[in-house]
Amino acid sequence: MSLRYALLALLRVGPMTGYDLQKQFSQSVGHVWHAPDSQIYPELRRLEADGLLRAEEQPRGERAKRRLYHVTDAGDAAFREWIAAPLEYQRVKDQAHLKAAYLEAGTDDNARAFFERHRAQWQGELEQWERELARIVSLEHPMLQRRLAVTAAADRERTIAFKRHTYEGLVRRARAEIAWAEEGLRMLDG
Amino acid sequence: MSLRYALLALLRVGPMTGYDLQKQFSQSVGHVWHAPDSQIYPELRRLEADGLLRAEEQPRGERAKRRLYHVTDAGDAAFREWIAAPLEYQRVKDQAHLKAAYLEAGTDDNARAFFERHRAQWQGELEQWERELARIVSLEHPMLQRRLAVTAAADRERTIAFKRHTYEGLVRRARAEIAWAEEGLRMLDG
DNA sequence: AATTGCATGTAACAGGTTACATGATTGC
DNA sequence: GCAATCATGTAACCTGTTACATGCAATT
Repeated sequence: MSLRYALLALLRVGPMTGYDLQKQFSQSVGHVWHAPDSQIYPELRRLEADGLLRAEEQPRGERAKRRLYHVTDAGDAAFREWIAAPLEYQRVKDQAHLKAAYLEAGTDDNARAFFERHRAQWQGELEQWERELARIVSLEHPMLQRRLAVTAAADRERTIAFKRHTYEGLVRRARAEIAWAEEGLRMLDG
Repeated sequence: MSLRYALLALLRVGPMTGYDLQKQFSQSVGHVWHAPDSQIYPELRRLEADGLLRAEEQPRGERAKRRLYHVTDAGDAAFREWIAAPLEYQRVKDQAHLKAAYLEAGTDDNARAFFERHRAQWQGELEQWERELARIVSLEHPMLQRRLAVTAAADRERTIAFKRHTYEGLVRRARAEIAWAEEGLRMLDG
C-alpha cells in the first residue's frame, strides 16, 4: 500500500510519466522504497481509476504516445491523509538476524563470509545514502530542487530538515549494521 | 522462503506440534521472524510433502490427534544448505523512512506524533530484545537450553556466542531507531 | 459446568517479484 | 544503420495478512 504514496509523493512535485517514475525508483526514492516497472504501470492505472491521478496523453513523434500523470486534488488530499495517519508497524522480519542466530550450524568460515557480505552490503547502502545526504545538504539534489520550487518560502527550510533527518537516520542505520558485522568478525577471530 | 528455515531451526532442537511452533513464533524466534498460525500449518504440510519433515501422529485423549513434526535427514541437510548459502539482500522497503522524508506535507504536531510513535514502537522492541538477551547470557532461555542439550560440548560456547551477538545487534538497532526519533523530536522543538 | 489451553486448518485478498514481451524515437 | 533510451505493459507465481471456522481436553 505504500507504493501509491511513494508515487504520489514524487508526482506532487510535478507531472511525470511511468518511465520517469521508474527511474526515480532506481535512484532517489529508491533508496527508501523500491518498485519494479511491472508494479509501477498498473499502480498508476489504479491511481487514475481511483481519481487520485489524471493522465495527460501526449503524442510522442509520429506514432507513439506517452502518459503524463498529474496529481488531482483528491490525490493530494489522499497523500496528506496518509501523512497524518499513524504508521502501522508490522512484526519484524529480518532474514539477516534470523540466519545470524543459527550460524553455529555452519563453519566459522561460513559465518565469516556471512558477516563480510553483510558489511559489504551495508557499506554499499551507506555510500549511496551519504551521497544523497550530501546532495540534500548542498541543495544539489534535483528532486529536492523541484520540490522547493513548488514550496512556499516559509516551508522550504522545514522540507530540507525532514529530508536531511531521514537520510541521517539511514546513514546511522547503515553504520550500525556495519558495526554489528565487524563485531561478528572480531568474535570469530578472537 | 525464510519461514521454512525458521521452522526447521526450531524443530532441529526437538519435535514439536504446529501449536508449539506457533507459540515460539509469538515469543523467542518471533522477535526475529513472525508468522501467523494460518501460515505455519500449511507450511508444515509442505515441508512434510517435500520430505524435510516427518509427522508423527499421536492420539490425544479419546478422539483428538496431534501431529508431532520431526526434522528428517533431508531437512537437516536443507537447513545446513540454507545456512551456507549467501543471503540474498532485497531492496530496502522502509515505510517509516519513506513517510519521514515527506513529513513537511503535514503539521509539526503530526510529525511529533510520528516520532513519538516511532520511539514507543522501538522502545517496546528494545525491551523484548534486552529481556531475551539477558536470558541468553544467563542461560535461562528455554529454547537455548534445549538447543545446548543436543549440542556437542565443544560447540556450546559458539552457539551461545552467535545468539548473543544476534540479539546484541537487535538491541543496537532499536537504540539507533530511538535515537533517530529523539533527534526528530529535538529538531521540531529547536 | 465453564473456562482456558491445545490443536488444526481454510478462504479471500493484498502486495510484491520475476519473467516475458513489444515497439517507437532520438542521437550518433 | 545501430545503439541507447524512452515508453508501456501482461502473466504467473510466491509470500504474507486477515478473517473465518471448528472442536477436543484438561483444569478449576
